[in-house]
Amino acid sequence: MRSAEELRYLILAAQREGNRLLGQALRPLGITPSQAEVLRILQDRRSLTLNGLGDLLICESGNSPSRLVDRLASAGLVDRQVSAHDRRHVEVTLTAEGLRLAGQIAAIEEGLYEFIDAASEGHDLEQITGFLRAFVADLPAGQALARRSTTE
Amino acid sequence: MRSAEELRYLILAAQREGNRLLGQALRPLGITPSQAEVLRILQDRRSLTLNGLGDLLICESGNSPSRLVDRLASAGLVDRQVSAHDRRHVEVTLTAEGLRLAGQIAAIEEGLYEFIDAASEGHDLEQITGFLRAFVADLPAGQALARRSTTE
DNA sequence: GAAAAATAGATTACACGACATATATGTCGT
DNA sequence: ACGACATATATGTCGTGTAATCTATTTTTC
Repeated sequence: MRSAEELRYLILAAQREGNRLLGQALRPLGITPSQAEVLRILQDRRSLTLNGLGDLLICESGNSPSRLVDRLASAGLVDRQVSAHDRRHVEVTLTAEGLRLAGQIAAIEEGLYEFIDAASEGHDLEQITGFLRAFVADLPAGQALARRSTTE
Repeated sequence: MRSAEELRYLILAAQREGNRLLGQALRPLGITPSQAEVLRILQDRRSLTLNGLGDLLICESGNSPSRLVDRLASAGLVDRQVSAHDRRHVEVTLTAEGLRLAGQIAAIEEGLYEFIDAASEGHDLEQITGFLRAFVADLPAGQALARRSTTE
């Protein structure tokens, strides 16, 4: 198997397993990895429009995360409010319960990051992130991540 | 953003964008990346049971790729045949049309691999695959990939 | 050789995720 | 003020992705 092919499948495997592990860890909170990503972003930026949120999400390609936010709203974790100035905009904010959960999520993510740190013993992480950053730099998800990194 | 967190999102971003690119390239063939993975595996191993196939798939966690194979069967790309000896087993094989498509898929994948090769200019791919291999080694998707690599 | 356990596969329920399309609202040129 | 266009969000459809449950068939155990 040529190395580009192996890399392709390794990235798929790593993403899938990582997501599965995170999903299991989040299960007691009753939320999914995608929902957790939204809550953690809102924890840092008090309020965002749906589009603004979509521009920061890696887990979903821009279109508009309205259904993702739908479920969070039904669960009472976020509030949606139509902007007074521009009624096309919907402002999304955390509820008190959402804020509480965001804190718990941060703790769970910390566990995942320690797992990653342990797995990267003896490897040059900078090589790896450097390659991946270059790979996605010109693509939507890469730009979303760049927006996340700069202000967060 | 700590580097483990960045890596996590980079892997998510790379997987998502890679899959999106491949999906667009495959669209003219009328199949999805997951379906392509099945066809390519069957191209190398003439016949497999559903479970045997699931053990080699990275794109789907072993449970059973029955839905995936359903669609391929409806599209006339694979045949399913209940084993005479053990009627629990369903043997899956490519049809002539499926074999033809598998060849076209290989050509499209080649394009993706050239893109990956280009992006990895100046980076140490061995560092990257080494890290990811260690990361998924003990997890189901990693073992599926190991099975793929050894015999393919 | 029959009941119990294990196994293979299918089915189902739920939540994404991608894409296309629809709808509502704003902006701009005239 | 009107129409063309752009923007923000919502919705419909399809195909995964995960886990739980169901059924059929073998294998094991007594």
